[in-house]
Amino acid sequence: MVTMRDVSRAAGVSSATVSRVLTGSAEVDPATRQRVLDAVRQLDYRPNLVARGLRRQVSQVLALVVTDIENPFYTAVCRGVEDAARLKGYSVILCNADRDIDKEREYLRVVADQNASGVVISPASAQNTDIGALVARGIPVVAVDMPLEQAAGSVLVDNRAAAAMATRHLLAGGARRIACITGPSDNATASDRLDGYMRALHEAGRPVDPELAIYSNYRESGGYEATNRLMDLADRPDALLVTNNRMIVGTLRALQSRGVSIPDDVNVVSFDELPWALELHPHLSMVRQPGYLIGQKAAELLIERLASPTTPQHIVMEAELIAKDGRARTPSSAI
Amino acid sequence: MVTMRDVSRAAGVSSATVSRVLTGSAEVDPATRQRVLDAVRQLDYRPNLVARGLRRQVSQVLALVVTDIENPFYTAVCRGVEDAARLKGYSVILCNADRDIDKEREYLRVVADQNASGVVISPASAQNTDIGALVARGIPVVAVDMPLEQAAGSVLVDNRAAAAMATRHLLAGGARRIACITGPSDNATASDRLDGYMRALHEAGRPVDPELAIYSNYRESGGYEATNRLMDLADRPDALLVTNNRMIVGTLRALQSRGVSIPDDVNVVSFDELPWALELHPHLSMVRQPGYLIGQKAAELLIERLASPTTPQHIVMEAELIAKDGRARTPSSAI
DNA sequence: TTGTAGGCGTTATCAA
DNA sequence: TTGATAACGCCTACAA
Repeated sequence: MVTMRDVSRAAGVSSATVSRVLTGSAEVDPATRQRVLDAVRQLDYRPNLVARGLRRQVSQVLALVVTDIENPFYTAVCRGVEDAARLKGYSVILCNADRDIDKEREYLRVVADQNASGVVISPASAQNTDIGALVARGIPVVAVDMPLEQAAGSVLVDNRAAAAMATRHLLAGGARRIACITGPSDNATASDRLDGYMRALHEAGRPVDPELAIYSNYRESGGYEATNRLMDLADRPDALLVTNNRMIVGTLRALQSRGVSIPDDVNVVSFDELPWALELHPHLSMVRQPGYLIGQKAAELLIERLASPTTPQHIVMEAELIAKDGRARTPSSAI
Repeated sequence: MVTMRDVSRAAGVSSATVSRVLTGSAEVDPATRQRVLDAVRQLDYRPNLVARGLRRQVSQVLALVVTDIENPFYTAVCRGVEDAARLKGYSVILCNADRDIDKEREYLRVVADQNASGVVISPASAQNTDIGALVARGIPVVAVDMPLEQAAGSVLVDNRAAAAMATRHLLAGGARRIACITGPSDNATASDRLDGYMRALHEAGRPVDPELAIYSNYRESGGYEATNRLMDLADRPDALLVTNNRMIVGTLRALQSRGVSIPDDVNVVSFDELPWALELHPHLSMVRQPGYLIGQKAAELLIERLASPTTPQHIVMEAELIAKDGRARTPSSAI
């Protein structure tokens, strides 16, 4: 391995001077400077980032802790973080917490031990995710998808508005009994989405039937069961709002096995992107969150903060409705 | 931050002893040992991995360089690598090369500078991807999805067999003119798949019409154009083999816009998984590669090699055909 | 069994 | 403008 010492010898200077040239931390005589650069090129020297990290006490590494890397929404977030980080010279350590609070905690520890400069996280839980250790070490955290108490920032989507928009879309399409299948009751985004659904019904002067509001588990199995339960009701719903992309797969399977057709028998709006399936199902509307943008913004926020500590900054983005009937895409605020 | 020195003072020993206790590198008197452990607990000490990495000259970090993190196949690989690495106490740096050879090269440099212990890579190109710098530094590389000259190992799929299997499936379904849309001609997997397609045709005593074998770009746009071109032929194909999951989206869109129905007008087999769309399209068969397993094996291979340098090890896995008509899943070797 | 001392490769401080 | 020197936190000869 080529070290700075090798370069300094080749250029006939001290390693301090080499360091100065490479980091630009002080003035160096142009001639000396050139000799150093030549030696660097000659030897193909590259600074050892581990040594630099130890000395400077900061690495050029961010950590990204996601809930589920196989979920296209988080994948998009991931790309956004990745691109923004790369642009600023940061690398990204990927941690897939898998909705497991213990795994998440373990990852946060390791990331702290590795002296990551900052962390972007989609928390497993708004209550139980504990970033205290990071905060204590002065490692800033930006939350996405779900708010987090001590976070230095957050990039969230207005889930209430998004769910309300979806509900209004169903109403406008003529739905009379709309059901909502949402996530666990202790999940912040799940209850926000349910809340938006209810709000839209109230606004429209429609009754809210408790039978039609189901807390499920954000998993395919939950979507499947909840849908079957709804379809077994004496007074069936004629529209479904399903608040995440894993459950919608279960919902579709249940409807398919029962021979229930979309949108003739029930109209359906899904949440989150199923990007590659978009073309395949001509009758499934969905609420799309700007995953890439969220990730990008989150990383930028984090890196900004590293440069100059500021007060926590919270960004709220809007989801868009992709209506299957070919209507124009509409930001949620416009409805 | 709590250092080893702090622990040593609290326990009334030297930091060397603390190190010995924590790494188990030498015998320590049980009583002393206990005092050290107590101090560690008391202070909530955690070793600084950067310092350790500098001293030991090896980090507990692997790098994963993938072609396209938004592609469900690579996402599955990613999870496999991640899980296997975590199990062995390694972290994973994620690098999304985006099919860009320059971006890939840049990432490989950074990863080397960060002293990663090893690299799992899905190369952007079998010819142009250059891992020389890593090899020179003694950083082992395991290739997935595509073979790589100097790699310390590889985990690949038998693409010829897989494409042949898919082609036979179409033949068995009564197809008479089968077209194949594959990736760039300089892409190893793309030409392997085309090769398998041709081989199956030969074996069946069918002519190979050059008009029906199209090199495209592995992107949605390519699938769209190629499909349109094929459908414009005077003597249209009645079956399509599309060799990756991005192009299939373009194919489906083209077919849809022309009102061509699957499988009545043309039968279609796709490559790679579109996992979340599986439920949605009842008539689309596909060849599925075991992404998770590939990633897992690759990481295990890498970590094994770190423990004891061996000769390069190459693993070939089989794809499975998921036939839409409800036939049993069949490993490619059985056909 | 334990401690001392030195070094991993870089950078920051201080003198010259 | 440049060079010695020390230090980041850890590990490992070597000595005691």
